Amino acid sequence: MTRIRRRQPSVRQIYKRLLRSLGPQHWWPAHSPFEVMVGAILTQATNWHNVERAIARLKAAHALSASALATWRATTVQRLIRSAGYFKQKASRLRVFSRWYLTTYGASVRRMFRTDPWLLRGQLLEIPGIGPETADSILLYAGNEPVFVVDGYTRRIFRRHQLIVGDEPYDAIQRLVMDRLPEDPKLLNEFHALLVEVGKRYCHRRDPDCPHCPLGDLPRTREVTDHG
DNA sequence: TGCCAGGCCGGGT
DNA sequence: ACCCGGCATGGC
Repeated sequence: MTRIRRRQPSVRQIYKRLLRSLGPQHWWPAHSPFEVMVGAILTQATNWHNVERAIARLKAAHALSASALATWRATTVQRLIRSAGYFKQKASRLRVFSRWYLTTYGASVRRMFRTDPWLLRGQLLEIPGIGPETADSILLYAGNEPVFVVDGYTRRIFRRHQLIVGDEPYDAIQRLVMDRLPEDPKLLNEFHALLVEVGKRYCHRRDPDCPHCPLGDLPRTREVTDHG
């Protein structure tokens, strides 16, 4: 007796399903490209709510600029972003990034994104404290470049629906998605935002059954273990 | 209460 | 090429 097994859902299918059930997410929630870049660093392994408070404090202190973040005393910036966690590391990362942004592009978004996206990605990855997800978030959400952002939720959801095993390298998952979707920044923007939203709402670590998840009726694994 | 959040780095195998 | 501990606050 052969067990009938449905194939895993397609990337497009997941995207369409999420968009229909959750609607547009209007990302990135920031008022300027530089704010997006700062937020991308601050939100590393951190709840967005805590990041919002840090950004509000930076704004109130007139510290949300490359020149301020590049030159102000470390302890001052640390105090302002404390709510975002890892505040010593992140203050240092904001400083290094801001200095790079000033010296390389004169703190000009226009100049920065005149650079070829994949070349710019390489430059960003050379900056300590900026890894692939942060770099891609900056490219997509600050520069409107057509790149897909892979994160922990993407891994978890794709693994539960058997598009990946779970331990594939970042670039492989990114390519998997980008090979199957149009090179459209609006779409890639929406897709990542939707994955984060559905991940936050339904697809928790300790809850492999993912109750009420809009992807619930799509084929998925029943394993309990989770790579994160 | 413990677990988790929109990662990344450095040291060890 | 992995694997792992460290980094830290705040919400549920």
